[in-house]
Amino acid sequence: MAKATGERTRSNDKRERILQASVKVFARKGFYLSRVAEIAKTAGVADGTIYLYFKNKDHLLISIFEDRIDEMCDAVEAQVAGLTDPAEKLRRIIDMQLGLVAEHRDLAEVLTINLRQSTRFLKQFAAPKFNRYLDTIAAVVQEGQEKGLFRKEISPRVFACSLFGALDGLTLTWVIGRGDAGRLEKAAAAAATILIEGIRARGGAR
Amino acid sequence: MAKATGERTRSNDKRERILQASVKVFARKGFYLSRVAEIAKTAGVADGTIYLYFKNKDHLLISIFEDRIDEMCDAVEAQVAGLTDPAEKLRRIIDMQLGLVAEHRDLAEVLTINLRQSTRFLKQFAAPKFNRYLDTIAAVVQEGQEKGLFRKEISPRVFACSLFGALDGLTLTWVIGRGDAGRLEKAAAAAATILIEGIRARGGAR
Amino acid sequence: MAKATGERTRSNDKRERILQASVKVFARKGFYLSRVAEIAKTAGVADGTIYLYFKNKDHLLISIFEDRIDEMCDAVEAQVAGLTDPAEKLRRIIDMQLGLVAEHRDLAEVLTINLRQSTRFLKQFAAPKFNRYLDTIAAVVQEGQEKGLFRKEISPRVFACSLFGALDGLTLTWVIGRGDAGRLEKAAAAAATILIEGIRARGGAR
Amino acid sequence: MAKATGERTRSNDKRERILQASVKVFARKGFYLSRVAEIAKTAGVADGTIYLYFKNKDHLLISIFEDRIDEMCDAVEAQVAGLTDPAEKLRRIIDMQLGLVAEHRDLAEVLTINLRQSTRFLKQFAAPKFNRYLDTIAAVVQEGQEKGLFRKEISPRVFACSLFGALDGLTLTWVIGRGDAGRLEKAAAAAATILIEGIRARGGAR
DNA sequence: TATGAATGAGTATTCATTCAT
DNA sequence: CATGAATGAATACTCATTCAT
Repeated sequence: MAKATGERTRSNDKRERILQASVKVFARKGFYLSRVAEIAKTAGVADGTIYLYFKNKDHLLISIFEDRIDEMCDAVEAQVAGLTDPAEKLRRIIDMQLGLVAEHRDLAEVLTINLRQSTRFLKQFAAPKFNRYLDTIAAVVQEGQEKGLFRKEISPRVFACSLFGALDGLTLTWVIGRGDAGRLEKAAAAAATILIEGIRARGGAR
Repeated sequence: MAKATGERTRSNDKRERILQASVKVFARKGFYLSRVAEIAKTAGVADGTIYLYFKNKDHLLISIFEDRIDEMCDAVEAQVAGLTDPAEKLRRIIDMQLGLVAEHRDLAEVLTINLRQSTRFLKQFAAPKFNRYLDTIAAVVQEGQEKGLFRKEISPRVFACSLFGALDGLTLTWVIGRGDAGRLEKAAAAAATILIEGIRARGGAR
Repeated sequence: MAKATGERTRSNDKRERILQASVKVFARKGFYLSRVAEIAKTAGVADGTIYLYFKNKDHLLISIFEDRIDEMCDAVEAQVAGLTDPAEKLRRIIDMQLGLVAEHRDLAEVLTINLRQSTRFLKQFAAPKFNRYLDTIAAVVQEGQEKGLFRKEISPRVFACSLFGALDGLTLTWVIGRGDAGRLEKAAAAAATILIEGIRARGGAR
Repeated sequence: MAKATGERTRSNDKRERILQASVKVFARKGFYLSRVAEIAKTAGVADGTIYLYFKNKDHLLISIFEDRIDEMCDAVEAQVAGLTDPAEKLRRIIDMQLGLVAEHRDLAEVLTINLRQSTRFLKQFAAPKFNRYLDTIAAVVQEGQEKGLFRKEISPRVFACSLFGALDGLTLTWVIGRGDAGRLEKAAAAAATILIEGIRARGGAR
């Protein structure tokens, strides 16, 4: 993704390595118990080098979140644009979110667990980007409502939060538990059914 | 002295005061940025006194979780026992969980946000008590399935995780956002509809 | 020793129990790593009780030293008074000091090792009592010199320090090492020979 | 910068400065009452810097002992190698040990007083190096015995402990007392006479 | 750009001592 | 006399961050 041109400089490689090292270390130890020195070592750079690319330790976590959620939003929007059925769109979003989790377990841990350090932190850094994701989902819901496929009494925003939350809850128990990928795939299907049936308009149009 | 209610010993009062102070401080600063000295001051005890009642700072967080979730489980089980309709049971659980959140915002923040410090932490301390809560929900789902009211292809455990997660997601955005209680109440109703309709068996029984 | 009359009150028993507990705990952990609470528990009294008998933790160590060295001086002076030959007196002192060590290993550890916490401590508390012991030895040396049995060019004080030090050195290695009593007895005999021969006047009187 | 002698690296300078500061502070306050912060200030480094060179506070004391006793052993062995008469060798060892004490009073205090913190400490850290010193002395004694100059019934090891102890006893009273160097020099001569005469074989060879 | 030695602010925890009972 | 719950001062050590090279 995004290496379209030769735009990755040597620096960007280093930035990326640091970020990936952060994910690995944060996932293993948690944010506060992770040491910048260990991240540096894992990334194969000197401690000080990290500060050439990131303002401070907090911004490692923030950058992980911002980079990845932007990628996720881009990908979701691209995929959804190719579909017409809102229900299908929701199903695709669910698959993509849980697919990301299943493929990048460390990242999943960081985003589901470590990101929640404090309310202040979430408000200040995560909220804006997070809202973009929720808005993407809400837009699909609204489209479905306008097409008469989804019930209109459900607030698109509330549905988006519930959907995101349900998937996050499944991710949480998956990450805490043994966590084989197959189980998560089945859970994705079930969650999709619950949520889509939960909002589907009843009546003639079945 | 001070056994007003006749039941609480002096010790239990002190323990409780420390725990309430912890909730307040953790909610304001987050776990790692909270200072034991500030908790002590808020509780009106000496720093050292905290260590007469709790092993260390970690166990303040752990104890908050364990004490409150036990209370919540007890209350939920008591309420649910008085109802017969599984759908009604689910609705009551949803109301209770979001009701707790709305009434005890600080506690909600701590449980929704601060509790997630690290995977290790969650696995080691939160998982067992958390499972009790999920099991309570799953039992209701299974009951509904056996009565033919809920669709059988949905795993009760997956539904429980999704329900918990959806509510947690709503709580998260409520806590991060402005957070007026009315909004949460409406969200509770919508979430109940989504999830209950999402699992309700289709067919004759509409 | 010194229970001549019924003079031991219940209190003195408790004081003595605390002191013996201190010896045991100090010997095991060293002075600074010993906890007043552990001494109290070992003595079978409450923490606060210790402060009814001793000013503070320092004075536990001081009191051990002062009590025991007084007893030792009394005993040495009594024994020595019954002998006429100064060489024999020295031999008896050596036997008594190392005998005490062999019989009360914990006490030996405390006096040989733990007593040396700081120069200030030694100067302030140990010096006076310690000097009484050195003076007793020096008096024997002077007596021997006056009788023409010991060489006059050796300062009695220097000899006393050397004798005490030699025995303390043997005690130290005995305490650090395996420490079977037999070895110490042999060492006592050898040390006696070295030191007595070392000061004995040469010439006709062999 | 600052490689004046051309041999010491910057690091070694810093390590050495910290060690010298430790000696000064330990001598003044005793080990447990010495503050790491004061050692750092005395050494002219930041608190944390100490931990780049030493594992912890304990290892400051350990390192002082190990470094200095190694130097002492090296020096003693070198000096003794140039002499043939065992009695002369012993005299030289005594002079060197008390000479070190007289010239480095702070170090003497630390080694004689502060090093004895607990039996465990001595067993674990001091014993091995200390034994090297005792062995050096014992070897001289054995040599004297083989040459028929020293009495064979005295165990070389016991003699070594006694000699070390006698000198340590003299050092102790010197350090506690006023401690002018002249007094120690005289004591050294007297102690040498006592101990050497104490082991010298009697008979024709006077 | 990159390094990593040096910094020093910051804090959980301990434990000798007190004092209300 | 005796207790032991409560106190709170005191400190070794860590680790994010800097900056001279």
